[in-house]
Amino acid sequence: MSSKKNPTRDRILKTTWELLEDGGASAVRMSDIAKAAKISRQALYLHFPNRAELLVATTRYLDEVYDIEGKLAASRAAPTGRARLHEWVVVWGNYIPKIYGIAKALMALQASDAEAADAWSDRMQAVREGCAAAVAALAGDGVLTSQMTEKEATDALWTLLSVPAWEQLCVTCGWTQDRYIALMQQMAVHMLVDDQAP
Amino acid sequence: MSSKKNPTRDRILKTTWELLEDGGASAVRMSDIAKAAKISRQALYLHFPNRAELLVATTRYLDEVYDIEGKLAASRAAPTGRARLHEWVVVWGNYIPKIYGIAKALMALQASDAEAADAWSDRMQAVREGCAAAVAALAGDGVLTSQMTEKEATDALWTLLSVPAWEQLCVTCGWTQDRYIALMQQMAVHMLVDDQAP
DNA sequence: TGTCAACTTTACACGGTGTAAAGGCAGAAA
DNA sequence: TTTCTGCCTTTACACCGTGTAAAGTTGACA
Repeated sequence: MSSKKNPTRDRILKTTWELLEDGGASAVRMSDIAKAAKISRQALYLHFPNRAELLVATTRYLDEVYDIEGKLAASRAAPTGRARLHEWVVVWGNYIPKIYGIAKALMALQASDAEAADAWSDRMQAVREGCAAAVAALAGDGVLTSQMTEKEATDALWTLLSVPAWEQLCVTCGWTQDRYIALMQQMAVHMLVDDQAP
Repeated sequence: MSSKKNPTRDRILKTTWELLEDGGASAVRMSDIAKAAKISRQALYLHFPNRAELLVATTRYLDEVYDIEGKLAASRAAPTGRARLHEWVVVWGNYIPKIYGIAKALMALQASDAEAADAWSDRMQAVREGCAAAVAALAGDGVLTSQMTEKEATDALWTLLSVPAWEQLCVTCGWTQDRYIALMQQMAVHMLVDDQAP
């Protein structure tokens, strides 16, 4: 897919990802990326019209590299709604740390750049659909709490599984990734399912 | 307190707050604030060394105006842990929309300005203490879930009640403030308390 | 009258993004 | 071999927002 037919572009995407990977070094400038990719800053603009599109392209690149679609498809095979919810938390929850750096950069850009805001919102809409599917599966099993509508339940799960929430728990509060997944599964079920009887 | 002995400074704070109030107009520049406060841009720098400190000072100003301390103190009087949690959700949850604009601006600044990051983190630490108090009250009543430590429960509640979570639910998803409060109370209890029997 | 504080005006440095234009260079095509 | 083409470099610059610097204005107060 991406790895043939335009090696420079791919090198730029890979470099961008590497520079943003940890998410600690907040200030990744176009010149930093250019230098790391061993290219002139101007050549960057021959491949991407601006910083926002470069960042968005990088997220798409990561989706490909990690085959997020494939993993998602697998989670759809879960037999019960609850199992599907658990799987969804695993798949998306474990993907967050990989995209965290780019996500952070894009979210920072949101404030000033409407185009970046739209792009990020689009990507998050895909996550919302995953949440909606899990909620629908719970509703199908008849175990969804009666205290929220399906939409509200989807919104709530989506928010619980958001990148800022992950950031606060795993970066600010120091949760391990494993603990995050385990507790998210628990919290999601407690929030969305009325009686805990298995 | 703030309303005597330095009228210009107070006018600046009030203006800053007004400009940031809705949170929609993302780009509030120093020159915008100066113009709205009917002052030269340079005069701003006579009162505040930089944008970050102006924003932080504005949050403190709001704390005063809304007497957040007083309301917090009242919530401490709740008889049971669960009542205290409910009160805490009401007090803090209803304060979020008022500080949302400034919060958004400060959070955007966090990426580039370490000082702003520290300042915001300080303010959020105060919120965490409110969460810790509610969790401790639940633990004192013996109703805190056995599946998390007290620290983890505090972290989880803190994240549930974070500004980005409010933003996603009330701005992106269109929840009303009342519904937000009602569902947050429910979700918090379901997440933190084991058996739902009253 | 003089002093002081608050404020204005003008000007500028800096850093980061994005634009513009001219030229280098390798490989394919004629 | 020449020429064309695509990809890249170099240099230069405009724009924007933040923050600094310095000289001048104004009004109150003693």
